[in-house]
Amino acid sequence: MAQAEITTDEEERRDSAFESLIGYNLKRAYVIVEADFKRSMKQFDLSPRVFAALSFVVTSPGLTQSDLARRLGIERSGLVAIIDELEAREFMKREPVPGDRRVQALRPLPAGLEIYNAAMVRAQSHEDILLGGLDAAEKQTLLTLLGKIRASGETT
Amino acid sequence: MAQAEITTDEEERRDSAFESLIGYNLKRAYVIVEADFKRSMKQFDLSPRVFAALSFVVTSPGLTQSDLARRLGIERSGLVAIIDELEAREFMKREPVPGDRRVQALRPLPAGLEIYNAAMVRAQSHEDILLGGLDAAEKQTLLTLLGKIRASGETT
DNA sequence: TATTGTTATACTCTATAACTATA
DNA sequence: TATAGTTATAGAGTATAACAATA
Repeated sequence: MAQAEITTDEEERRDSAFESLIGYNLKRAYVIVEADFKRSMKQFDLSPRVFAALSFVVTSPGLTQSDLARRLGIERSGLVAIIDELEAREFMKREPVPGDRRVQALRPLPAGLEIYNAAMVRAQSHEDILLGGLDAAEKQTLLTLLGKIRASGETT
Repeated sequence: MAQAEITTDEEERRDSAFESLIGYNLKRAYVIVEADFKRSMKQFDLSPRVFAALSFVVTSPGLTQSDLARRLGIERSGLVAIIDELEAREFMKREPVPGDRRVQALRPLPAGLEIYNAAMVRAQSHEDILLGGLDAAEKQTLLTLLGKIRASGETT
């Protein structure tokens, strides 16, 4: 309690409490990384969610829209506009699936593979520069801890 | 959905690349913590940003709207509705500052202090439960790493 | 009855630009 | 000229509810 003013215990607890919430700090960190990511994707005109969708289609070709929505953690309805854009730009296509005429399988097209590879290289190098203050071990630790949070949420 | 395809080295690199981006993992973790936070604040009817604004006014009474916007990392214009709500609910008030009639100092009111204290207790206990998979050292490490990211962003 | 993809709709968060009153 | 607060407006991102086609 080394302050000019009288500080009660309750006030001291208050001072640090909010800025010690994991949620608040997660958000502030994410906003910074997201802004950097958006700058890095400007030349490709890919928003975070469109790039995320493309990534899953490239790495899991043939998955359905429902699958993808689940993987991305969004509603099926919200995915429609994303796939519309990716299809209009000829980065992927909706493909009928024999045996179930309700579903649409998503397949990357050559232009989609190409932009995905170029964008991923750029995203990684931008992130490397932005996060230059963290060494490899710290980045790995961070990913592990974030993974634990994701695991908490999936069971909740 | 059977995939028996040849996997090249490039495809293997691709497989892990996107889901190893810090930005993507930050977002997914934040979405989970945010959802939990919103559930915990339902009884108080406080959104994350309104609670954040209230917190800074409680812990830094007398700061101006411009100060607060800077602290929150948002535009001044976006703060108006937040303060309007907090003032309407009598959690704080705008106060003229002698010497500069342009600025409004923000002062917490008794009801604001009361709900802040109750909400903070609840937010912390919800976060403790959600993040029960992380021990105290891991949480501290996470806060330190997130702080490094914030530091990177402020200089960029 | 249940599921897939879709549309319509609305809400939250945020940014930009322009205005006013002060400085 | 510059700054504080404000208004108007628009753009992302997301969710909910309802629908048609299909299972």
